[in-house]
Amino acid sequence: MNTHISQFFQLLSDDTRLRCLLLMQRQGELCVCELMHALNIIQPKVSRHLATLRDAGVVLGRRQGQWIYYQLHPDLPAWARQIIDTTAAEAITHKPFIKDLEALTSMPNRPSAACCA
Amino acid sequence: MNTHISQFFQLLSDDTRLRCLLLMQRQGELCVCELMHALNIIQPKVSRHLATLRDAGVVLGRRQGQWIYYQLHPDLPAWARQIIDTTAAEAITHKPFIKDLEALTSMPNRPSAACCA
DNA sequence: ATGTAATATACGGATAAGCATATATATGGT
DNA sequence: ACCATATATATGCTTATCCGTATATTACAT
Repeated sequence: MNTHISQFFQLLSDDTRLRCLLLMQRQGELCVCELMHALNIIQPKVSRHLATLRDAGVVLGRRQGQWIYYQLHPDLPAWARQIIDTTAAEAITHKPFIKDLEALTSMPNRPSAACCA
Repeated sequence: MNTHISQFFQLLSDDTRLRCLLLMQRQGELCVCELMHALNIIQPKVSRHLATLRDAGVVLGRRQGQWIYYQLHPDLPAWARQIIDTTAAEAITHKPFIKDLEALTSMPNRPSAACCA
């Protein structure tokens, strides 16, 4: 019963996963170490949640040397994408999320997917 | 951290709660027995989930004689309402949700909030 | 080959969620 | 007052979720 849909919400119901998704929505591809820095959490925690999102098809990972870049899955159905977009628009008005964004952009030595892709 | 937002998704992540919310989105006020019938689940299960939604402010209950009618909370923030609307638009294309709607509309002796309000 | 950095997974434990059954409360009718 | 109907809550249990620590994997450099 709507299993598909409620499972999608289940993925968004964890704060760590949600913050990752919202950062990707804003920033495109991000690697694990960028997410660690932005959210200030330990590596296995980020990896575990990214694996959950990847296995569910919400996120797509791409290896680039020693880094793995994650992004919102390009084939995400429109309704799911729309929900993430709506959420991101709301989140951007919240201090905690702004802090995540700032922590990310102020990260020193960012692997910077954009320039080495 | 985005606690507020991820908690909202947590509420939508349960299939029973989601189906209730989507029916209310389509139908406006519904009482517990209508939801029981539409979803074909036992009474304490519906009540418990409605209490969860009520305590979170997502749903509003109104007593009318022996019945209690629930609806999406009118003061739901726009982003939350939008997410429910987006989800409802998607769900309406899914058989299981259509079955819920049909079970509801074909319920005999519906308390019919509309006429006794 | 060895070491190091980035990422992934395994494991054991703690907490939270959901369930069904049983019981309580409130309303309306007799 | 009593009973029936509608709804709510309590209880005990089971399962799922999340966590941190420890370990494995993969790629790159020396």
